[in-house]
This record gives sequence, structure tokens and C-alpha cells, in this order.
Amino acid sequence: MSETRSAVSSGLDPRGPAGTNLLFLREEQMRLAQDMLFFAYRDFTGAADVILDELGLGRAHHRALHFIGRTPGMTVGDLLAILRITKQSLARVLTALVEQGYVAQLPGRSDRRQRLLSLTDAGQALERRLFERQRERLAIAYREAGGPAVEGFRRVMRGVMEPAARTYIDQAEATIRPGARIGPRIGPKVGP
Amino acid sequence: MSETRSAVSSGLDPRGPAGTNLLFLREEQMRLAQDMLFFAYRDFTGAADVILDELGLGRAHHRALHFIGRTPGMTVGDLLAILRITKQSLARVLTALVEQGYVAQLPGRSDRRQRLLSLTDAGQALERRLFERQRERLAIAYREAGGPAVEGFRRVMRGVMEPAARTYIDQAEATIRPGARIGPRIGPKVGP
DNA sequence: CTGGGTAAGTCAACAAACCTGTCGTATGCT
DNA sequence: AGCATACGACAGGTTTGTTGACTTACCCAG
Repeated sequence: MSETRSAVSSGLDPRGPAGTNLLFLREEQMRLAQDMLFFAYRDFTGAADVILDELGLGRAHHRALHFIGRTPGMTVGDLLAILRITKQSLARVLTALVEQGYVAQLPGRSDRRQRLLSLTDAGQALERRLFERQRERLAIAYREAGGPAVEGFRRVMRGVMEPAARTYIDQAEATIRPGARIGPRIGPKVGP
Repeated sequence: MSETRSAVSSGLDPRGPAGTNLLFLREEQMRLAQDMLFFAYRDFTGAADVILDELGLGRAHHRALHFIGRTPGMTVGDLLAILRITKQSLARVLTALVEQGYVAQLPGRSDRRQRLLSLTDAGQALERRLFERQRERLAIAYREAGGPAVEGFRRVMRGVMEPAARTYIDQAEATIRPGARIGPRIGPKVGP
């Protein structure tokens, strides 16, 4: 079943020699990107679902787990700003993760109102299991596409994001490639 | 506050000239891709939310609208296979779109059990409005990244998807670039 | 033409993951 | 002391997804 057949019947035969309607091509290009973002995100996130289901957790939990693992010691507010959900939505997910021993909360040293988030050993182990599934997909993609393509991928993805997210990415990238940045130099520190 | 610095405290100073721990870099590379997929998807889909809210529609409606617009004349089953949701979830969205005059259903000619989906004029207009918002983001990304990067982006995104989605993409791509395919040749074509 | 399988719609009940709004507590800053 | 901030919690609501059982209409093969 399913077949997934495309009935691309919309006119505009671009058979003309020099003319080939550039506007049409550009638009098609972008609609294709829409498709791809949907499919890639669907299949990438879906890769971890099996494990998640086993544990009775959802994708929301995975997202929290991922970002806490990325920047241990982050505050609840930071996580809120990244996920763009409300405090209450996060609270539900977070308390579940804390209760099940995946996430630890420690009072901030400089500001004791904060509860700095980090993964416990169990949390790290779980995050790793989830990551491995997604890693497989990504490894396939990177291998098939080749090094230069991966660089292009990064540049486009970066461009789609909002400025704050770019800053996040640039900082993370600086960890692994201390030279050669695309965007403007970034300041010493960042507001949310 | 927030700092957002990754506490890569796990030993192995990659300062060594030739050694630079490739395994670590590869893993960081992939975690970075995880981040980017999240941010890019979040911001890309979010771009259309303003309009959606105005009309009391959600992202589920947008997704349906998009794919129906992409391949007019598709069956409900096709759409189900693409979205990967249940019949009932789709039914809710679809009946709303039909009732509000955005989507038309026509009985199939060869198989009259089917109800072929297409956008009405109003549906096309709405889809275009939604698309324009997302197009802006994409235009920025494409412009900043440059042509070769876009090609790389496509290759990686394609690799992340499941086979069925690749086929879909390959067919859509064949419309705008009849030559030079990466994947295997695809079947004859499909009547609308 | 009859019977079995298929495409789609529908009803009912439920769960996940969001949302708004409000309040309280501890803490920081001026 | 007074106001702002970081976080948690309660109450109630929406969207979007789920399962399962059932109906209607249709295709096709025997």
C-alpha cells in the first residue's frame, strides 16, 4: 500500500531552450525544501520513537534530554527559550524526568533562585541510546552526501534559523572548529 | 546569564597536531546536526503561524494544504502515507478544510471509491500566503549559503529520509531538473 | 451476480503535549 | 524596604494525535 505517487501535472513545460522560466524553478526549489524539511524531520525524530515508547516517554522528553545533555548546567529559563514552550509544558516533562532519575537539579551558585539542569548517569545513558538511533540515519546521510555537501547542509540550515539559534550553533561549532566562521564574530556572552 | 558553553571536560585535549580525536569530532558533528534540525524546523514551521492563528487553523492544516497543493489529485490514502497519522486525525483536519472551502474532493475516475483531493482557488491563495512567509526564510538561507551549499543541503536532507520519501523527492526534483539524478531511475509517471 | 477485499467516512473514547492565567515562594538587586 | 526575577504549582482549555468498531460504496475475481 501507500505508493506515494506524485501527480505533478501543473503546466509550464520548461522545455524551452534558454528561457526555462527561472522564477518557476526557484519556487519549485523552495517547495522542495519544504518537503524535505518535513520528511527529514519526521524520519529523524521518528528514529528514536521505539525506545521512547518502551519507557513511556515522548518526544518532548527527548528534546529536553538532548538540550540538557548539550549544555549541562543550563537554567530552566534557558531551556524554555530554546524549546519555545511554556513553563507549564516544560514543568510536566521536567518533573517526570527528575522523578525517574534522568535529570538532576542543582541550585545555582551565583544565583540561588536558579535550578541548574544536568543529566544523571542514567540520563546520559538514555540520551546516548536515543542518539545512537538518530546517529545511524545521519551517518548514512553524511556518507552518501560527502564532506562538501555536509558543509553546505550546515550553511543552509544555519540560514533558516533565527538569529538567537544561529548564535547557539556558532558557539557549539566553535568547540569543534575553532577557526573559520561564516557569520560575524560573536561576543563573549549571550542573552537568551 | 546562560553561558551556553559546552563543558567538554572529558579528557583528551584535542590540541595535538595530527591527532585531533576524530571520533569526538564526528560525534559533535552529529549532535550539531540534531540541534540544527530542531532549530531549522522550529523556525521554518513557525514562520507561518501568524497567519494560521488568524484563521484558527493549526500546523496540521498547513501540512495537509501543502501536500495537497504539491500533488493535486492525490488520494486520501496517499496523504495518510505521507503525513503518517491516522485516518481520524486526518479526517478532522480535512473536513475542516473542506467545510471552509479550501479543499475540494472529487470522486476518482478509474476508482470511484477514492476522493481525489485538490485545492480550491481559496485554498491555493491561502497556501500561497503561508508559503510566502516560509519562502522568506528560505530565500535568506539560500542567498547566504550560495548555490553549491544548497546542493549539499539537498543531498544530506535526502539521505536522512526514508526510502519512500526519497522516491517522492526524486520525482518532484525530476520536474525541475530532468537530468542528473543521484538515486536510481524512477518509474514511468502517474496520471493525475 | 455474488462474495471478499479495499477506500473512505464516522462515532466514541482517550492520551499527549501544548496553551492561558493566576498565585506563591525564595531570592536578587537597588 | 520594595520591586523584579526564577521557578513551581493549580485550574481549565485546545490541538493533535491515538485505538477500535462500524458503515457505505466500490472493485474485481470466481
